[in-house]
Amino acid sequence: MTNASYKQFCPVAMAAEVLCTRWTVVLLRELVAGSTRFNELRRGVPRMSPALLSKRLSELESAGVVERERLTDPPDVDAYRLTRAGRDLQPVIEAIGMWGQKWVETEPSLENLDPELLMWDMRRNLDTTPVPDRRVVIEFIYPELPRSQRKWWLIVEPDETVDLCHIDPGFDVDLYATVDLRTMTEIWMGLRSVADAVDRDALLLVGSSDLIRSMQTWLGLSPFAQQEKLAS
Amino acid sequence: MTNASYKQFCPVAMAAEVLCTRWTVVLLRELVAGSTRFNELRRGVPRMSPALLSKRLSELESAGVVERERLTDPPDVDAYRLTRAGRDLQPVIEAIGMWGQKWVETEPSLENLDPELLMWDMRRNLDTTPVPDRRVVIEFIYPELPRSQRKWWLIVEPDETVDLCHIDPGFDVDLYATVDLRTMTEIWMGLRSVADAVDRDALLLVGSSDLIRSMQTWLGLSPFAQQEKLAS
DNA sequence: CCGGATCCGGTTAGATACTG
DNA sequence: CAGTATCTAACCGGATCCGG
Repeated sequence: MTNASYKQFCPVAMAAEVLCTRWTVVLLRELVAGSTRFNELRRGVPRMSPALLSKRLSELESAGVVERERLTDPPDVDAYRLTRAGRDLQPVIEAIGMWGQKWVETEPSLENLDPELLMWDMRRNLDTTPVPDRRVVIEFIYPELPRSQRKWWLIVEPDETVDLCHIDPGFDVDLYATVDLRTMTEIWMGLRSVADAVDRDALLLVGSSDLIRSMQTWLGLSPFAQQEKLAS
Repeated sequence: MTNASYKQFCPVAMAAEVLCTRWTVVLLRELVAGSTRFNELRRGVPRMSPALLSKRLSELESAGVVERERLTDPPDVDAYRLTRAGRDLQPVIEAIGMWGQKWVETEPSLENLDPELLMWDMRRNLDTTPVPDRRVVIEFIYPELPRSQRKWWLIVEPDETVDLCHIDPGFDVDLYATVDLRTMTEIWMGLRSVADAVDRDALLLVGSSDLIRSMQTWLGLSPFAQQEKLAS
């Protein structure tokens, strides 16, 4: 046991010993979302140091929440998966996220935007059902960002896998979306709609009119976007 | 903002900044349960230092979860109450507790028992409806404990308020319960039944046969006691 | 007694660099 | 790619003290 215990027999305290250390629930959100590899997890939790990530994964393994599996395909590499106890944390993480969306003031966290994190989340939640039955390429352009973070491509393959690139894959582009990072993040979080952003010239869409019309649908949004916000 | 931010726009991370610092959810459990005064909170979270309790209450006030009210009855004294956002945390705390009861191994926390905490929780959750319509006094005796913690009295008044004393109030006692602290804690947590403990001579009940028969009912148990345990 | 504030030593976390 | 190692800053626990 690395954490000092609360030394209480209350189940809330017992669970809090496992869950309520720094970065742990953010990491669990990433595991619940399906990331399994060390660097895949790092991508979802980019400001967590690798040392602490490694430590937290070991602690969660000791607590029976995560199990480590040695892979054969890339050899000498581990995958981290939730155990049954870990999957049972999904309602807990969701309840925490719903409360955060409803009650935590968003302004401070909108000052710490991250295009890679946003695109990575969008890739994961993209709703591919309304997308045509062929390869579809959407290019996002954030004009205010430095060149290395300015352009991102989401590529939906016919088998409905979605890839994210930040170097030009060379395919024909079906839709260009030019937008500032804050606006796109607000749309992703459900704080404003695609239509509103287009009306106010914060989002410029050029390309397939089908994709433009259905963007609010195929852009899957954050799992918490439907929760109304009540914070000041 | 005293806490370092996760600098993520994800609602889970935003909520975790408020909730997932040491002692915070245990303190919130106490506030959800209805404690309002500083030393009343200390009683429910006895191993938390007063300095940290004060700091956490201030942080929760800044986060809009708790509001401080200056009382007039005992003057120059504050009461801490949950705001609407704070009351909205009840499902979150409950989900955490349910997960803890289901999945966290209890053995370690059963090595850190606390009779005052147990009796204080029992006092709060006592179900007074099946108790007769007159003053009822139940004396708990923990023979293995030092004299200062050995005897406790639960006093149910006709108006259904419940008092806890650890000095003899001098009333006639309707039921004596002689038990070791671990057994009584296990019963409170739903890990074993009153009947089982009596059968195995871990709990000795002397007094009103009505009270003995209905003990499993009026002993309100932990709010999490009905959750089955699956941890190893 | 109530409601904290202060000080100090140990632990945890963040930043950065480095290795197989 | 998948982590360690190292150093420093921040946080936490425990004890003590203080004004009303």
